[in-house]
Amino acid sequence: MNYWLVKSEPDDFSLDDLKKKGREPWTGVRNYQARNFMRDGMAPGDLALFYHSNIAPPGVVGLAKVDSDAYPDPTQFDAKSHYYDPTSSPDNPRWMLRDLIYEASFKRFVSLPELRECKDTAGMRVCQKGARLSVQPVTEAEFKAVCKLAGYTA
DNA sequence: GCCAACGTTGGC
DNA sequence: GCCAACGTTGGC
Repeated sequence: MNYWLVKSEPDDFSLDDLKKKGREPWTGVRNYQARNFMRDGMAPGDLALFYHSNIAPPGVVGLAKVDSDAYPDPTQFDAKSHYYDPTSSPDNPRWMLRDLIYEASFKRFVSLPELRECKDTAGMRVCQKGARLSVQPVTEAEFKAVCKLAGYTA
């Protein structure tokens, strides 16, 4: 079992949106490192911290669970999509994704400044200045520390 | 293979 | 809305 952090802009797709839909193919990742983590690193049942970016303050709002194998991101073949990639082909798809399902909403929001302050979470990639990776691994210890800050127990 | 230019992300 | 940091592209 591995642990992850996934970023989303809440104006675009929030944890509440995931809660409403229940399941969401994690489309639109167009960064190779993030893709590799999602395609090669994730496994069904893994848990991910759900992080809201591009708001003030950003932070972790809850949990999602990985619930599929990796498969091609359909938006890469859709000419009308914002995520359309004309250089990718169905024979050899460049962008792979997995489905995420809703797991939990934290009662207490854990902001980025809090993550930076807490010694158990300060080493997370998301705490580094200029961190842009939208899918990133976190250690079990970091995952548990964030849950603790959120007052969350499974 | 280098690196400047560009577009994007994301904190503030 | 600003701008620093980052990843990618493309000329050479």
